Amino acid sequence: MAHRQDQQRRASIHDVASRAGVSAATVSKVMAGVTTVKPENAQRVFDAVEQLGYRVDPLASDMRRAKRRIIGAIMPEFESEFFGQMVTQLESLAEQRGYTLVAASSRESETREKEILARMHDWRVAGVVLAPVRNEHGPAAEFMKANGMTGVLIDRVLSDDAFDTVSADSAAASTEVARELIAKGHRHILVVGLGEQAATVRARLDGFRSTALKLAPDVRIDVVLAETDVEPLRAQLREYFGQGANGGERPTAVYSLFLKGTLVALSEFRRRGWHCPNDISLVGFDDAEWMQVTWPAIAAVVQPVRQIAGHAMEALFARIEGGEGPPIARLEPCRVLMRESVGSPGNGPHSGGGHRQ
Amino acid sequence: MAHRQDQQRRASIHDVASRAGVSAATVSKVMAGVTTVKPENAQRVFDAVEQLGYRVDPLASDMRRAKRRIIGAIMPEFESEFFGQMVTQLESLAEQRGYTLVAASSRESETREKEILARMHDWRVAGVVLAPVRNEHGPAAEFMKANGMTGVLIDRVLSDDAFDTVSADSAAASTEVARELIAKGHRHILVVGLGEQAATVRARLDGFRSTALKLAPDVRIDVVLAETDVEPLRAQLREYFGQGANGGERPTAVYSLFLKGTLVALSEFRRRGWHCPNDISLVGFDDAEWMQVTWPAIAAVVQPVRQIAGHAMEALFARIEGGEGPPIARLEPCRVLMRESVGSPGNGPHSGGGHRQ
DNA sequence: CAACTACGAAAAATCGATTTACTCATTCCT
DNA sequence: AGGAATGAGTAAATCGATTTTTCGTAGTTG
Repeated sequence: MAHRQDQQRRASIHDVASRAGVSAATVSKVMAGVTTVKPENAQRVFDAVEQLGYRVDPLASDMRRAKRRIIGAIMPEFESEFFGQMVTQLESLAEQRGYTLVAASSRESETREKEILARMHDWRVAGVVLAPVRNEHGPAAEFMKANGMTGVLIDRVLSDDAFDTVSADSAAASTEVARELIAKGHRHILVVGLGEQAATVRARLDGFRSTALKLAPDVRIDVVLAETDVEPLRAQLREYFGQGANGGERPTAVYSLFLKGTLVALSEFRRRGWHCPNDISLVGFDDAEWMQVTWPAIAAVVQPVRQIAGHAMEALFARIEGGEGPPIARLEPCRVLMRESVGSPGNGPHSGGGHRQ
Repeated sequence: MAHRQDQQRRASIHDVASRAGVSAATVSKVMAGVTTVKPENAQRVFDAVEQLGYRVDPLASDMRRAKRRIIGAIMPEFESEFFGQMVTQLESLAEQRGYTLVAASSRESETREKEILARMHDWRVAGVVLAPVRNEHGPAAEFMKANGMTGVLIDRVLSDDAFDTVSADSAAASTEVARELIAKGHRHILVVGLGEQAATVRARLDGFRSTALKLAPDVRIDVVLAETDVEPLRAQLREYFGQGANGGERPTAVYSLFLKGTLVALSEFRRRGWHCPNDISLVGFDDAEWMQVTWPAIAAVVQPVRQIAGHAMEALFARIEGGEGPPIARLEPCRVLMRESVGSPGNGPHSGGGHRQ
């Protein structure tokens, strides 16, 4: 229990040492669990620790080692469920191993990403979990390589020649989505994506397209890719549907490759008074809590956050502890939740416009 | 620019000193911007810094000061937009002042909250931004008080006798919600809340109730409060609506005092085939991105995250820099977004059951 | 011209641990 | 019994900065 003097200065290892009548070195050994200490002395140390409420100062403790017991985590943002859960998991795992997690948001900027990384390098972190804004070949990964930092890349990555990578197996998930949509009878499908994520988006798109074409060679797949930001996508989508509506040609299903795309698609449906699944079906990559309570519930690909976090940390600590060998690229399987937003085409009134009330 | 040797050991202040032909103390002064250094020597230091790619080690730099340039942030969770935005803001503000933000999630546990705080105390953080799980009188705040830590409490707090507090003015917002619902003609309203948040929930409830009663003395206000967890709320809500449906007595509007409650209410509406706003109106405290894209858009109270974060940091740094005086309790005004989920009672088919397709 | 003040910089102490090197005792072995 | 090996502990060096103290030189003053 902590007594007195708490307000003043905290007890240092020397205070404990003098109180226990031993040297600071002995106290350090006892705290580290070294066995070559006489039981009697160890007990005296424990007593002194108890009486003074002593706790090791992690900062001072880390001073002498080259790698400090700090793990850095860099995420593109904190606002989404996905990265929120990711940070929660990573923090928990780091803590389990006696490390402190320092999380930072690159706010979707590659410049900031690198600045943060430089700052983490200043802190001499033992390792970094980096979810790059764009992909594995960004400036941050470059910086890590150049400075001999150890790290793991997650999420918007496929594989790298310098770092282990862990990400959702979005190609396989997209394959499954394609299978489901084709089975339900869809033959005209729009895929919506963000070009920024390059490789991963391509993997999702390829997985989807190849499977769809294999199962139904007559399928028509349109693609709307925004370059870097979400707002342009909204405009592109508006234009796309505008054209389609004129010619009477309209997809019967939309597969969005990322969460914001699902939101944009939904809001565009709303604007036009289309309802899921009667007027159009919708599946999104990435799940969110609200998707199952709205009407209709939105079908989604659920990413295995825990697995990604778990294997990322595993890989990271293996490297921190000196693990050698070529980088490993892991893909974690996703779950596809087909909810009510997906139906068969031509089943509903397909009103094509006007709100229902 | 960083040359060679990066892979090896990073340059220390002594490396810079010897390269510049001065003492380490001089280098330290130059880095700190002290003016009592001969311009010529300062230049030599700058050159050496440049050549060696030297950057100050924040850990070593913090060693000698009692308060380190670290700010701790403790949030109940990271998964929601609200706390995600909060952490993003806090991080950005801390960084602006040259501090590092270490964020941790208490995962809605008061025990964990205190453990995290103890660990932050070990790190001798300069200050803490604490969003308590329950309210201002939790074990964490107690710990801070007992150990003379400086901190600010946010979100689920009203005012405290030891710390500054910053939170959304949820009572005023609730007043506005009441005004709107009464104006639309609602005379039977259900309020849904979580008892855990005690004081703040009571403030919201009181603000709502008193205004509603003042404007329409004949209004009937039912309250469903879950004790600690969300799942019981679902059951309670189910039971509540079950009874009401039998007697034909059913509220025409629901005001949820927290985000998950809004989700639970929505999913319960779904289960019963009720649609907003025809069958029932819904307003929730706390906004989310999806609420404006679903059909119908859900009305919500928008919390001023930036203001809360900004004033919390302002207050915190004022205390860190030695500011005295009694604790200040700040309330930041919210915005109420009345969206389509709110209508007038009796305007729609009020079908009372059965899905629409 | 001796004494005094200023200034700039170096030397040394400090922060709070860990780790290395070294000192005594014992104990073990031939 | 002499010498090596082991055990238990301590003093001192170390990590990389900051801060205090000390010191030398230059400039000012009486």
